Amino acid sequence: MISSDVIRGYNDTMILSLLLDGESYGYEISKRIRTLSEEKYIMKETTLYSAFTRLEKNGFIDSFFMDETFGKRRTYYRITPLGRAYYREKCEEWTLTQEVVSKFIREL
Amino acid sequence: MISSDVIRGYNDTMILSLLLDGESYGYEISKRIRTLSEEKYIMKETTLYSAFTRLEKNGFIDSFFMDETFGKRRTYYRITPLGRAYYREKCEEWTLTQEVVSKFIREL
DNA sequence: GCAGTTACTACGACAGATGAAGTAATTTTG
DNA sequence: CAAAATTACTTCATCTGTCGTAGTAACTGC
Repeated sequence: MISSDVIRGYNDTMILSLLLDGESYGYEISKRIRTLSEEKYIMKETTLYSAFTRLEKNGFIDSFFMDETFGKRRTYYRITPLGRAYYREKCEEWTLTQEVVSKFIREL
Repeated sequence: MISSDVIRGYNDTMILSLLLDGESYGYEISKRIRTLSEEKYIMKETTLYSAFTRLEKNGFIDSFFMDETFGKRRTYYRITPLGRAYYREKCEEWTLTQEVVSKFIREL
C-alpha cells in the first residue's frame, strides 16, 4: 500500500496518463488507477475530483457531457495539447526524481 | 530541476538517509542534498527546518548541542532506532512507488 | 423493495511547503 | 579594516493539496 504522502506529486500525472488513452470520467479513472497499480494505490474520490478541477483550471483537460439518456450524468474529461505538454514535462521530471531519490535509498 | 511538489513525499526520507551516515545539522544536510542530487534538488531552508521539528516530534531523530565555544550555535541531529525503522519502511515504499508510477509514465 | 454500485458534489479541517523577514556570528574580499 | 558574503538558524503568515464526513441521485441485482 502506497501512502498518499509519497505519491501525491504524481496524482495529476497519473490522471493525464490515463486520459492519453482517450476520454474518460472520474469513476473509471479511479478504477483504472486501482487496477493498474494492482491495488497498491487507491486515489481517494475527493482527491480525484479536486484534481480534475485543478487540471481543468490549468487548461490541461477539458470537460464535457455525453448525451446519455440514462444513469446519473457523468462528466467526461479529455486531455488538451497543453495537458500533453505538461504530461511530457512530468515524465522527464519523474526520470530525474528517480535518479535523485535513489541516491538516498538503501536496502538495509 | 525537480519541483518540490513531486519530491515532497521524500524530504523526510532524504534527511534520515543522511543522518544514517552520522549526526549532522541543518546547513550541512542542506548542502549534502544539493551536491548529492547534483543541484537537481535544493531543499528550501524552511522546509528543512520544519522537517527536523516534525521528525523530532515523531521520535525519528534526537537533537542536541555540541560544546562549541565559537560560531553560531548549531543544532545537531541524530537518527533514533524508531527513525531507522521508519526509514526502512519508506525505502520499501519507494520501491513500490517506482513500480506504480512507472506504469503511468511513457516517453512520448 | 432494499442493498449495493455507480457517479459525483460540498464543506471544513489539517499538514507540509513556501516566501519574507529577521537574528547572529564568522569568513572572505576589496 | 570595513563591507559583503556565508554560515546557521527562527518566526510567521499564507497557500495548496489531501482527506474525512456527509449528502444527492440513479441504476442494478436479488
